[in-house]
Amino acid sequence: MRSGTIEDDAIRGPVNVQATLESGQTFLWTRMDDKMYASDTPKEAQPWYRTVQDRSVIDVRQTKAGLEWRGTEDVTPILRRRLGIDDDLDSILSTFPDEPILRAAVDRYRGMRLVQEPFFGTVISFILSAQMRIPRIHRLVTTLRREFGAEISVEGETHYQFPSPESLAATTEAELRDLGLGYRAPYVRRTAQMIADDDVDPQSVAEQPYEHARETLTQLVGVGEKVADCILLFSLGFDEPVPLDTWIRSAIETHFPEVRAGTYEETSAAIRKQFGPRPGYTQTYVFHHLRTGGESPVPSD
DNA sequence: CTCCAGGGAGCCT
DNA sequence: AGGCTCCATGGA
Repeated sequence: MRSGTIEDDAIRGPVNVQATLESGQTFLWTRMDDKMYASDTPKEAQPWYRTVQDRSVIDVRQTKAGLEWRGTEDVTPILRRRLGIDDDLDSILSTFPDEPILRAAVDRYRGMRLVQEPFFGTVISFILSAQMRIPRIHRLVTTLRREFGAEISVEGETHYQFPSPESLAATTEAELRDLGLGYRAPYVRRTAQMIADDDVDPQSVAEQPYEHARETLTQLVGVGEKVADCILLFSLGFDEPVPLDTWIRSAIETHFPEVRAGTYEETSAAIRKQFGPRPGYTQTYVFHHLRTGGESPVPSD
């Protein structure tokens, strides 16, 4: 394993690794102290996080001086992309509208960045996310990696990649139901088959205008407008999407009542105007702040 | 026991 | 297009 650091002066603004990786944007990282989604950790004792991409194992943690990494190669370029290190965060945060809920969210989680995660793992993660709580989505994604992902051996330790489209397409619905996927089992199988068949190609989706891209993704089984927005935001480099889930809809009712509930498209367009020039970024701060109890006492996870 | 979770598909008007 | 109803499963 190689190792290295990314110093603060090589990062555009503040960074908060825990908030970035434990805010429900991605389910492809594992916290190595096994306390994923536990309460906020003190600055001094930041845990390691691990993921596997292609044949590489990637570890990262936050230090006082920036980021520290270990990997089977120089994983600096991968980290910069996946953790949004090159986003000019101070400049982005300064464009947030001056609203109390946004100030509170930024005060609490300044340094949280938008991730850019691998496409297929993101698609399957958010198909699973329908009507599920965040820790359970993470648990199921981890189960899929262990059951169907390619094994990678590094220094006597076994790691699991996220499964390929082909390997998930080759499962059976019963097999997936036994793992706890419930009614999402056929969605996962069928979408894996579609992507294996190249029915939807991430590169060309990324080149389409936002609304067109969202429409394209909803061809995938189990991908509606909300899940499509998540995929565009967390994997395909779009910054307009505001995935309208229960938390954001509730935030709209409470904090942006001028945005009247309409169709998904109408509400989406209206809230994007309220959220400033980087609506996806704004959304991520609001979501994480509210979900972690940043408002009236909220059911804890 | 009931209620709900980062919704979506299928079917009906 | 817009409005149902069902869909598994686990945790509070």
